[in-house]
Amino acid sequence: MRLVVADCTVDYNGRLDAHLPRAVRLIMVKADGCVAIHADGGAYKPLNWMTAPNLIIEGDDGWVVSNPKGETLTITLHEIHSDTTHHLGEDPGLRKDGVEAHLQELLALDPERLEPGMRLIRREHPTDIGPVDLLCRDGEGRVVAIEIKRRGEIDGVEQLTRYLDFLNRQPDLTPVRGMFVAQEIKLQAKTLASDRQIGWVEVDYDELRGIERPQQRLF
Amino acid sequence: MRLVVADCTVDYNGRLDAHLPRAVRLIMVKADGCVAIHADGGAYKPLNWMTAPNLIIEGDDGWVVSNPKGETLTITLHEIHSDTTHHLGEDPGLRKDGVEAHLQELLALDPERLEPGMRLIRREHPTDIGPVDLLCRDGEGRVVAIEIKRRGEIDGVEQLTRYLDFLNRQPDLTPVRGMFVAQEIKLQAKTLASDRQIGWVEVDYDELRGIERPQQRLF
DNA sequence: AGTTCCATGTCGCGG
DNA sequence: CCGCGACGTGGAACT
Repeated sequence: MRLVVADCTVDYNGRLDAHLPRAVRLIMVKADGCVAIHADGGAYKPLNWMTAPNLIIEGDDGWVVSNPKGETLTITLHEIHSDTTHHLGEDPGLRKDGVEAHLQELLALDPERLEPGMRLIRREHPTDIGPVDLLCRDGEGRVVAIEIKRRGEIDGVEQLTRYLDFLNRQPDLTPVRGMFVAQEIKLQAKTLASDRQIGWVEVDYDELRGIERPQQRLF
Repeated sequence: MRLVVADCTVDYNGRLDAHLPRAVRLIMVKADGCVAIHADGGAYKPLNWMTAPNLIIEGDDGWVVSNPKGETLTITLHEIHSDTTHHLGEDPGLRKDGVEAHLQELLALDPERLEPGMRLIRREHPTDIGPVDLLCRDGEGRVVAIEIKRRGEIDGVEQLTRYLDFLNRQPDLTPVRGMFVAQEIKLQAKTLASDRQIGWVEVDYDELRGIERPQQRLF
């Protein structure tokens, strides 16, 4: 990784045009060739950047970074304060825990958490318009399409509605009812769901995690 | 801005749990206190981060960064390769050109670009569920709600559908038809729009820009 | 402060 | 490679 602190002017032309007036900034060049221009604030997002793959041409008074899509990042260097390179090596990568995939996994293991009598038919049930998170059958034998979100908002209800419209066109499944599941569901999403006869359930992730290995509770 | 290159282990606990095994990485601390952990690849997004406002406590073997929401970022430092601080000063900021707001501006100036006879009633027409980008009247006197996106995807059609449902409940406006406008519209979005009797138009930004000052073409 | 919506979103997965 | 959906989305504008 190369770190350059320099007084610079930057122009991006591509999906849009963006211009950065002259100022001192950090220019970060990673091993894969991607370039990011950072100011001393504004969270982790750089002011300008160019993702790999790209071509960096180093000239006398600056760099031109271009990619195959025809986007360019032009960096004019007025004064270089510091220019260092560090060998970081391959990163072992990030381990995450607690995202939607995990919620889905836990609920697939024990659908009765959502409603007594609920049994799993299939996880990630494929349709032409995308996969349905969980397809279940309730205690009365009716098919239930379940959409799981970490945070339940209105677009999740829209998504489930599209799946229901689609599934209910299939004679072997219809009538399919919907259930919207999330750790927290916004009032608007609850209202829209209810309005469309879609059930909703808020689940507690830590509670679910407690039943991740149900056999442990037998002893 | 402080730049630390170090062999480190990082743990984030907050909206989810994330763990980074030991490796050499760049730790960037900006003037506003926000912290980002970068590997030597993977675009501009850091592996882990903590945005301002936060509290950084520097201990003997690492740092603990915490924010008011109770999230924590724990950085264990095994070996420091480099630790430098640079004064960057205030950044004059980024100027952008070519985003949705600009498209909307250009189309508001000349709605006939979308359809002959189209006239603007109002830009950012307010409704209870958000502003309609453009409200127009077509050559036959019918009201048209227009949603503008840079890239037209399915959720834009959903958004327009909600506006139409709302507008069509107002007796002084109904029947309102919809038009979905973007520089590029995905097939699914076109299909969904057509299915709902919503028209769609792809516009060319550069072409529109050419008519930004129409009086110039008179001479 | 809360909500909505844009974004050069980025990222990962599956067809 | 494209399509699609999640994301610790982040960030800005507006109520």
